[in-house]
Amino acid sequence: MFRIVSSQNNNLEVEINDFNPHHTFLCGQCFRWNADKGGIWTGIISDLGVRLIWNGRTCTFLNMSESEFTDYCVRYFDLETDYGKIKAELAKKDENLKAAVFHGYGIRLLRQDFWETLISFLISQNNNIPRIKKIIESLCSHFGLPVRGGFSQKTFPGVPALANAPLDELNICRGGYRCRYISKTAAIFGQTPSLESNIQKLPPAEIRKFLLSLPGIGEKVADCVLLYSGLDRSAFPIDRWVKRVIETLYFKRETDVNSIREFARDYFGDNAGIAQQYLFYYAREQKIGV
DNA sequence: TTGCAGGGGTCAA
DNA sequence: TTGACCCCTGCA
Repeated sequence: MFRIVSSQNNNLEVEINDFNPHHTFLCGQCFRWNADKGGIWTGIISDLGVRLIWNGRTCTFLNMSESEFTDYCVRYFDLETDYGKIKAELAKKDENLKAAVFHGYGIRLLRQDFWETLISFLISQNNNIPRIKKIIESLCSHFGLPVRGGFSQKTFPGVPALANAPLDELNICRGGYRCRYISKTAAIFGQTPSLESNIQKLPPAEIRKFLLSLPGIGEKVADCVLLYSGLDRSAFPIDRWVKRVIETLYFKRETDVNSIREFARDYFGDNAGIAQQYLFYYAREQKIGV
């Protein structure tokens, strides 16, 4: 899945199979990675600022030690999962998936921090990606902590930082009515500090039930949290794009969300969420069903 | 310049 | 099942 090639001048070169940062960072699963004109990607993993360059086969992590790579990147980039095998299984199912997998061949599903994913996708509702990114960066710059590695960006603010912030201050990030949801959700987690870690130990169905009990979290966001934090790869978030692509490619007619969810679980199986990601990226790029 | 529609949804009636 | 919700952006 990966192999460390060299470590020179503090730069770590790693061979990574089935990867392409463009696909992985722009398929809609994360909001804090950006590329500069020279093709260097910058992002924040927990409290570490990360810069990387991809050359088509190997990924060079700038100013990173081998232990930092082990501690921060292996899990985050899901490097111990064989995406080649998953893609081959999905591609066998039908021509649609084959095309979708071919198109987004370098997508790896990240295993992002549970709290960050929860708040990020709470913000994503009824919103567009550029604005979601702005709100999140604003939230981080106001309530986050400095990151390691000499970066201007801040960490994603933890539970206490958001729980202690008055709603007036949260509104600085221009999240609109979503700020009320953030405030209430942070208050719930703030009351029980063990909640954040304990909830993640439950079976996915229980986690989902809990997420749905939080203010501002519906089925779609709950499934995003489960999928993108790596807690359940069979979670199948259905937004307007996924609904459209499934209707266009499989049902050939308008279909309700519950039927689509049922179909996804039966047809795509344990890796339904990963299939969803290839299809979502494919649908958006090819404007399928628009 | 102004107005309007719509955006990786959710909630309440 | 339907409209309101914050705010921003793109487009007439």
